[in-house]
Amino acid sequence: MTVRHITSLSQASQVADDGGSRTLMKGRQTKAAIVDAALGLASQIGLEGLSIGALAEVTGMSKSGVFAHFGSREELQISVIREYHDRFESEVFYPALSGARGLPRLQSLFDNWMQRTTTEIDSGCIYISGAVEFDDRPGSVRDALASSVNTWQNALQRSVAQAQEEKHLTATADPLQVAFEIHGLILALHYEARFLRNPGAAERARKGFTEIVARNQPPV
Amino acid sequence: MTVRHITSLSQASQVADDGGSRTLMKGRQTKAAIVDAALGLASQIGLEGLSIGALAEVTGMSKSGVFAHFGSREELQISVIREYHDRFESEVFYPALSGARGLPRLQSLFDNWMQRTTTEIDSGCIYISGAVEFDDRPGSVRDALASSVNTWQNALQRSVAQAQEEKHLTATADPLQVAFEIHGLILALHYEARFLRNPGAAERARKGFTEIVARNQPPV
DNA sequence: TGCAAAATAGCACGAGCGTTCTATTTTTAA
DNA sequence: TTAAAAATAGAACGCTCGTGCTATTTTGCA
Repeated sequence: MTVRHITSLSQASQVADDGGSRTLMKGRQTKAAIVDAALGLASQIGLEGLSIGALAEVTGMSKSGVFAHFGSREELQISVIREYHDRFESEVFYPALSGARGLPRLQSLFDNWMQRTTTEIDSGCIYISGAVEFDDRPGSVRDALASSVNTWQNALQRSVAQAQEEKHLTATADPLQVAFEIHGLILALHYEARFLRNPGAAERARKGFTEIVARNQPPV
Repeated sequence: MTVRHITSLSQASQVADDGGSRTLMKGRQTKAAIVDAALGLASQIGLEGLSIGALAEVTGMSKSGVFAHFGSREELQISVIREYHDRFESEVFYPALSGARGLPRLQSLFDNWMQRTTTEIDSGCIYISGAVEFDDRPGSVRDALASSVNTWQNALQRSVAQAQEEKHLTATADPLQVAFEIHGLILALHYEARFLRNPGAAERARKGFTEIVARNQPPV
């Protein structure tokens, strides 16, 4: 159930799937390759900077060849967001499920998130850049982005609540507050490491997390 | 000395100033009006979205008329950054100087910053959007932006250090760590309020600040 | 193997971009 | 008041963009 919720987006994207590996049409492979290249491009220059011309050059295709797979730039951007969602899920969320319910799993979620963000110092995170690009721009791209981010935030908040149920964190702690502060640490890490190129940002984010946990630990 | 440092940018921008109100050429007034409009535009759609054509339309001028004041789009963007720096300074930094050195002044800095960020939920903060737009784009615009942000971060860190000197915060606290965590709260507020439109983000940021202060307070 | 369908290419379009050049108007100072 | 200087306008440039249209090529299945 928990998993079903967080995968809702990727499930929707596979409604038209043929259900297996029986026939994987050439078109699908190509589309996957385009989306992969598009995600790489969008990570560096943003979803808005993503252009079909540049994408055609990178993939060695014609503009119209690329375009035909999506029908519009918006649909391309949404495909990129879905791809990012899936990768985020499989790199950050799913691996943490092997950790024990409660604080260990929350710690694992944060560690994986940190790991991914640290990697993204060089490539960029489209959940962060996209938020800035689309905070004032209504439409389907914004909706897809917000939906993905909300899915992840809910998962994080649930993990905090579970840590309370397991008595690893005080019952008086507010999951929304804890998730908010953790989110802030990741955002500050991304900002200070990627833009300002300040060294030591990763250690500060990690230290911030241990302090949040310590502050919300139940009395002995 | 402290003040001189944080004003370095704006001082540099006034080197060619005539030194008073004696003669304020029409061109300067127009340029100021253009920059003002440009800041409004850039706040909503970003520094990269800023276009000379749109700016001409908003100000009721011709494209070339607008362009002539700056000589390049980059110079226009830098002018916008300088204007934002000046406003940030006079709304957040200077008013806090009337607070007593130490924790009261730090609290005042945070309150003013919060106040400004809350206002910017509707308009956007170019220190945040600009960081995302230029984190991978070297050049003079990025340099100007990073310089402004660094000036402000240094001021914030100094204020934390002063709070330690005044024994309002423990000597063992790390000013870089405290400033990092505060920055994270502001970034999370901007993200969750402006993009996700989550209610209650402002209260969570404020609560986060009081908890940071409490954790770093000296033992009684 | 052949044929329908899918995938891709090629070209052209209208629009917006930053920028340059040359008038023309407005402002400033003597 | 007049002449120099500054400010602004207007038109045009080369470029890139997303998108639509019509071939042409490639693919998958009977």
